[in-house]
Amino acid sequence: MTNDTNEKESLDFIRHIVAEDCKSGKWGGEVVTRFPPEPNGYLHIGHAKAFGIDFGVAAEFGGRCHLRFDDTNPTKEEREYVDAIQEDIRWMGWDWGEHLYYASDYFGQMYEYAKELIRKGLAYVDDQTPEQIRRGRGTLKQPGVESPYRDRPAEESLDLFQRMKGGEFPDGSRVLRARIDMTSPNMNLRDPVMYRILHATHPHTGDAWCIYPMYDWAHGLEDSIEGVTHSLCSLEFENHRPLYDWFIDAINQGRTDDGSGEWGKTIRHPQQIEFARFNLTYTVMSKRVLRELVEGGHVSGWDDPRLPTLRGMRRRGYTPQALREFLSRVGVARFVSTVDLGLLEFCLRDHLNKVAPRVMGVLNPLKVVITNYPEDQEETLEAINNPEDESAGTRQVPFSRELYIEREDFMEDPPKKFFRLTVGKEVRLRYAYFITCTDVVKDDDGNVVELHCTYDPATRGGDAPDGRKVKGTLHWVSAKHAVPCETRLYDRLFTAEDPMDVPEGGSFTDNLNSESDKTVTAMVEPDVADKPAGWRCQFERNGYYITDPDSQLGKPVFNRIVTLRDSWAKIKKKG
RNA sequence: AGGGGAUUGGUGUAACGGUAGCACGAAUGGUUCUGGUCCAUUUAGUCGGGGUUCGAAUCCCUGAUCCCCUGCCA
Repeated sequence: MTNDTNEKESLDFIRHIVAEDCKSGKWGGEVVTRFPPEPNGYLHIGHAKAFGIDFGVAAEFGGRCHLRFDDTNPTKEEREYVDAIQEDIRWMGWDWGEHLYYASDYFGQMYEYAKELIRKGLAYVDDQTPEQIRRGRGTLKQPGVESPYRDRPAEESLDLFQRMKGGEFPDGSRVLRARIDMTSPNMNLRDPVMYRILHATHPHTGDAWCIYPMYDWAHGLEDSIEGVTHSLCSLEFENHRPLYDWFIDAINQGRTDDGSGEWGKTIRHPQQIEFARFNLTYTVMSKRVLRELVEGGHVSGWDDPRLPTLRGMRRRGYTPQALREFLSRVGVARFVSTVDLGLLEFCLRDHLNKVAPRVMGVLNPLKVVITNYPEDQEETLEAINNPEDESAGTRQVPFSRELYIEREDFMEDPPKKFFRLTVGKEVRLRYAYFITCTDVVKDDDGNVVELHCTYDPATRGGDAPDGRKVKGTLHWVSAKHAVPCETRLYDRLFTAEDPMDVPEGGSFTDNLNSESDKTVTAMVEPDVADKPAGWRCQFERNGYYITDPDSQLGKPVFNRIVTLRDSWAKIKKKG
């Protein structure tokens, strides 16, 4: 790449800011970001956008990105997710090196900071019930009222807080609150809860604690402690930023850069930048709704190939490269976008076209007998593995007297633009011979059950020496050599662009696509029999497929990743 | 007594007061042993109304619409 070809690379607004900061030396040229998932569920494509920004920005500016589990609520978090999340991020191609952290590792430090705020008169222990606190908070349009415990002496709060930690009080009996402003128009600043009592075993810290920090108190401190420079998150945390700022400023009150003051050295104040999430047409992304799909049995599990979870997409056969390309095309902005599923499909096809070996597989077989082909003769023909990649080489495909072709590739009564097989017409069998249909065999109900054709031996390999052309080329498979394969023709999970858009009283489950997981037995050329799970290929003229983990040696199970573009379907639809 | 954000072709995203561009989609044509790929052409946009300015998607005022905020969730 030469510099003089540079169409000036256009940066999204976050990279703009980071680039500016690097130029101005705001953080000494340092860039530290982080991805802070709560280990309480599986990651989906929306998360992949977020951590793609976090890891991507760090990588592009020579910085680093931490993976930090935001495990401040032991009642909702599980070890299993810690492992699953790491697996998914790695699969997407990102790496945090040794920078794997847990918010719970900082509980001790946060506890010290909390006591400091109490001493400074900036936090207090509140004895009100949850209900009283809720009512005291006021509403969006009504100011809150101050807690009767708000002005209790710092010494008393300190004592109570330490005893909260000591386990003297039951869950829900007391909380530590920040002393900010009960009349703030920003609800987050109406004396938010910093600590609650939770006698629960934590997946990472065990029983070491019975008080746990709230997200809002903890999050900014986690970033600060880790030396994060740019704290990138989604839009809904914008309203919380003033609170994070307040907490850091409160801790820094009385601190100095050289640590000479009463409270020691100032702590880092990372810059939070918010960006918008996105929606994908014909799918759902909210954790709650995904859970409903899984638990309601509408899908087979969190790795159902129709789900936008990273596990689901992985099983479906989506490639991380395509997903990354997709996310980069989605971009980063402050507007909640609805991205066309078609864009994702484009990225998938674009990548798979370059890397997926071709194979012939017949999904809906119709038997063809080549009547002038010797009864017990068979031969192999050379086929190109990938016309987009010469290095993929060629393979030998067996041919014999009885074949399967796609039922849709034959019509007795074809419309004008039908280039495929019909009685009396000649087509090419890909890499094999020209054939002409002579007879149609039907059952008692008049259904076509078999075709009789003749072949032209001179066209071996698929070219006519006399130069005559045929309009259609069909894929096929030798009947006696074909491997019957369970093949799952996955399609979009919902029939509606926005599945959550339902009439009064309806449910998003009404929009479920009943055709989204049709299974057929495809006849596939014999080469595929010994492929391991996770092998991707293109069924020529049809789509891209991957062998599912359910595959057994000799018995592959295929998942459809995405269909090929189908301009014949468009012509048909137009009539 | 409410506050915080946002709005550019059908979709996504650029243009930091100076030619509204790119991509997906759609349409048309070409190439082709995949009705795939590839190539070419076309399509279509600054939320409305005022203002500032030589010049506004960009700045100001105003209106509309959408999103977020009343967990001891994150």
